[in-house]
Amino acid sequence: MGKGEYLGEFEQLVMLALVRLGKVGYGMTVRRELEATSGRSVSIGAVYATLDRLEAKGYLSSSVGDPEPVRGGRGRRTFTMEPDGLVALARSRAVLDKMWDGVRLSDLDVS
Amino acid sequence: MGKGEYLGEFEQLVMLALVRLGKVGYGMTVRRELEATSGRSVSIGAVYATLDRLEAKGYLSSSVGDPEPVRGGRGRRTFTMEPDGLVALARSRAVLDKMWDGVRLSDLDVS
DNA sequence: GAAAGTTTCTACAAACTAGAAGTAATAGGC
DNA sequence: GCCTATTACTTCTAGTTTGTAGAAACTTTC
Repeated sequence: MGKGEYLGEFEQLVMLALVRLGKVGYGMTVRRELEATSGRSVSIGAVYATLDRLEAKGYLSSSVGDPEPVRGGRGRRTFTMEPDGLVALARSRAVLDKMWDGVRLSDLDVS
Repeated sequence: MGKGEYLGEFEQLVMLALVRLGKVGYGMTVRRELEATSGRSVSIGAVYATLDRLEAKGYLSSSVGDPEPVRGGRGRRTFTMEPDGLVALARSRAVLDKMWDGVRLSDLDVS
């Protein structure tokens, strides 16, 4: 029973970005979505490494599309969530929710 | 800007367990709380390694108490959340909430 | 050939995990 | 009263997985 059973912190964020993006999920948009929504800066290498790992686990799949008729229009590798990935994501959320249940931020005295 | 700026997945759970436990937070109770609430099995080494790391970051502090007059009553090392830890925890939650915002589980088709 | 948008590669640091070993107390048999 | 078993807890060791960054390569238009 090694690691790999639970989604890491960044893995969760990457998957959520993908869910939010819907059809247009590929490396660069995942990065932008992540930076925009979470407010943290993200290196492109981190995104692809995580995407690759999640794909290897069967949590998502990718396919390379045709080039776009624009400058730099290299074929994009778009990613799609797989059922297992959705389940893993939902489970991560559920565990966190359970742990937060009954804990109030006011108890935490955060200023 | 290295890693260590954001709480890992397990770090979040350990801190939450500590918050939930209040006064009686030490290695073994953190483990039990984690197993009971999150439903996942947790090795004791994982707990202490994480607790140590969080203490090193200043997110929590520990002190060894007097032995209890019970069998195995070794002095316990109890942990307390530090303000920085509470802030980090709240921030992790906020980011995740933002990313989940607008995403419905029904969209995810989780059976 | 310069520029833009994208992916791949390389390499290292941090986080996670497991379990054995060590420590310190009481309990119970003799 | 002492030995050894048992219980509760912490420390240590060592390996795997995740997370991070940025340079390099690719592919297309300008």
